[in-house]
Amino acid sequence: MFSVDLKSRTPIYEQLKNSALELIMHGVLKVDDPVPSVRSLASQLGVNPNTIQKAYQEMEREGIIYSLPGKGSFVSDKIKSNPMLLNDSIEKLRTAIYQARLYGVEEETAIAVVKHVYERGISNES
Amino acid sequence: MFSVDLKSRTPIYEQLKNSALELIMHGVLKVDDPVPSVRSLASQLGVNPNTIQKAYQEMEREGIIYSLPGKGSFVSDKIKSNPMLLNDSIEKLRTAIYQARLYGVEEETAIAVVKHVYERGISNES
Amino acid sequence: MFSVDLKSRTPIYEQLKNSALELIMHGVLKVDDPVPSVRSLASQLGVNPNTIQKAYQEMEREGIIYSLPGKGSFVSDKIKSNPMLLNDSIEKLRTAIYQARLYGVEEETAIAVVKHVYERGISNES
Amino acid sequence: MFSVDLKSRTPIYEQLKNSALELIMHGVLKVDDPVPSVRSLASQLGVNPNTIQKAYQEMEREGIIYSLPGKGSFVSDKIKSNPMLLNDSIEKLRTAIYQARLYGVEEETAIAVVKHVYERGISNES
DNA sequence: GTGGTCTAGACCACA
DNA sequence: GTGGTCTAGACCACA
Repeated sequence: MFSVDLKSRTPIYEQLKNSALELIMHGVLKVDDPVPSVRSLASQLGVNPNTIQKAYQEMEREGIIYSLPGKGSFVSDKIKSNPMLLNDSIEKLRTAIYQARLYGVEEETAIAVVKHVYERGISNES
Repeated sequence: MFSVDLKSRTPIYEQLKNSALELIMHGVLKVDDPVPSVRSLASQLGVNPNTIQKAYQEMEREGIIYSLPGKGSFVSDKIKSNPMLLNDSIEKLRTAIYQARLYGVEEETAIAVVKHVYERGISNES
Repeated sequence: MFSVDLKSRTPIYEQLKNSALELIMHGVLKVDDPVPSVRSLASQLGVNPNTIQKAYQEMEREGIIYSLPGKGSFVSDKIKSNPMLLNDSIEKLRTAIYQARLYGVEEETAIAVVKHVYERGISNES
Repeated sequence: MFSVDLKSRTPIYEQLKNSALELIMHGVLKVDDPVPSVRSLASQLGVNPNTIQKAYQEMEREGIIYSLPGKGSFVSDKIKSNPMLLNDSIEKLRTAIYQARLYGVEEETAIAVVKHVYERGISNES
């Protein structure tokens, strides 16, 4: 289910978080569902266990998953209720928009990109 | 005129590029206007000359300025004519929007942010 | 495999680019093959890591290699698809021919040199 | 008669030498003709006298002109008989051709460029 | 381990 | 004075 692109320049642990969020948003993973163990996911994706560990730790800190020692990690129900993350991503969005504007992207173009992403998502993982 | 935030985690040379783009877009710097010399800007900002060098060389590659060894660096007129940069910034925008969406930012919110930035710019950040 | 002449007046990072291009064109390095790490190549050639960094970053910008922070640098498959580089090198060629002509090199001689280089390459220099 | 492009990245003293060689090759300047004084040429071209000085010194060393103290500088007749310069420019030509080849320029293209330059020269100074 | 950024300071060619 | 190259060495995030 999880997928990462080893050749992408976005950190693998970032991609793992995105992948998890997508699975949750698409309803594939529901609240209290178990996520793969660090080791199994690491061997399955051909990725260093440290990297999976880091992704899980961040996700736990962000309330995306919770872990029960000895039992594993599970999908949390606190995702929506984390204003920090929401503000953070809006802040990043603002910066990206600002950058685009500096480089000559028109407002209409920017809005069109927003609509496109919300309707059809993004093709190649990020 | 140029300003950088030494505490920011966005690289200083990146901030310098943004700062230059702003000055150019706001008409403070016009085509063929000289930009500060590597050394003077370095001492003025309290930054290592190498860092300014790197920023200037990137800007030259991107057609934002041109450098004449022995004479100085000047604002170029090729900024608009670089499709690579425009595509790059749209790509970054797409990624940021995608991320925002994953973290629960609504489409209307995203569009509102776009409009806000295009109307009033961005306060601090660079 | 890589080689540089520390005494040459062509910048070391320039020589490194040429050296890499040769290895790739001769088939020694193939697409997705790893190139030596910045540090290992630096110590191997007796050159400062920063210089290798600079060479690698230029090569990445030109699509000769791609770098994955934390993993290493690898041969890219985008080399051929960069029209900028081709135009640039033709421009440099034009200048060199013009200079040669000014200094009395005959047209036949120039053509003979072209043929010689294309048949047998170049001995030392880089 | 002499012309330089202050915006070009080829050193001004290089351009001056090229300009002089062109004038000589085109018969505008003949053997023993006087060339402008350092000061007059400097003010005429809006260039630093040091730069003119350097160009003249190099040209004298290369046998392109000779100077009579107190009288000025004159076109020499030793230009053609300087194998050093000829070899030098052939060497530079070889390097440029080699580079072009590395970047994918075909042999036919290179030869076409040679012919073009010998027939019609080069438009924008170098 | 890997690449990326930065400081401190030297030396070069050119104007 | 100017930009360009390079060394020496530090610290960071990521795998």
